[in-house]
Amino acid sequence: MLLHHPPRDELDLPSILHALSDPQRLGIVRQLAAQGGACACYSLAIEGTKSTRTHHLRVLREAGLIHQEMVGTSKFNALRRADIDARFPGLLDAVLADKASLAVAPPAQANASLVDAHAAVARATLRSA
Amino acid sequence: MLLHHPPRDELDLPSILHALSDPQRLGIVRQLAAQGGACACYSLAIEGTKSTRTHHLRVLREAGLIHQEMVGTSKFNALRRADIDARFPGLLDAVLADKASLAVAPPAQANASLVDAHAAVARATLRSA
DNA sequence: AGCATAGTTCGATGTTCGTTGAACTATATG
DNA sequence: CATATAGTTCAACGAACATCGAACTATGCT
Repeated sequence: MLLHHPPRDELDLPSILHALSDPQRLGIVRQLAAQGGACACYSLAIEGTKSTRTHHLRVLREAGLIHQEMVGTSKFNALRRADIDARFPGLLDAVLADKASLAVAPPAQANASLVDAHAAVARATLRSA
Repeated sequence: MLLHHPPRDELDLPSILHALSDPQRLGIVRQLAAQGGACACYSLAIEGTKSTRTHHLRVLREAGLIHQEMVGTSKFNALRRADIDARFPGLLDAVLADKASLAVAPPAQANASLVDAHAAVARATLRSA
């Protein structure tokens, strides 16, 4: 089932700032920014249990900061860089430029990239042929 | 008594973002930015009682977003624009550029500026001479 | 001195938040 | 079919938050 993502023109500054005010979520956004492409949930370095991870990623999606889509049993997450930059020019640059907070982001695990996701999609397509 | 203001190098991004994630406090910061100089508490347009106003202004000061000082019975508040811009370049510009949130900021009351504050100080000096 | 004004503090209240473990769903694989 | 993996939901918990009214403090003025 499709996840709801707020459209670009409905992005709300207080919601975005609230989502980013939590150190965990700020760290997630930094990891996604550093990655450039999409990351699977399990490859993100997030403190706490899977419930906590699900919670934080949902807050980020509902604020409009990330795009999420399922591929098989995995969910891939990507920063909505273009949307955020268009709606609030300079905000992400300013937030991501801060290096003092980098110390609190744990080292990212080996990432499952969108390449793996596409491979999974290809396998599914081959099977239905 | 002097109020504690975090020094520039101790400004913390999550705390700043948390302070700004509340629509009331975001509105206060916009008013102070538009004003340019310092504003007395009573001249800020803030929803709720004086307790609420005191609460929000304290959160902004403790996050390091504003500078506060007493003059007589009034407290004057000013945005720490230079400190914030030095510590997180572009952040305030991006936050203040958002026009969609402007609709929720009530019209600012006639401001008591620092000119009035200086007049009060002058009167006090004259009296002690 | 008393009075007025600005602002603060405190405890209370209801709400929101981050976190968790148990139970669950969906997909992929053999 | 069973099993494994990824991810979700729910209720519970303790903490944090925004708001308020009553009571208070500090300063300025007469």
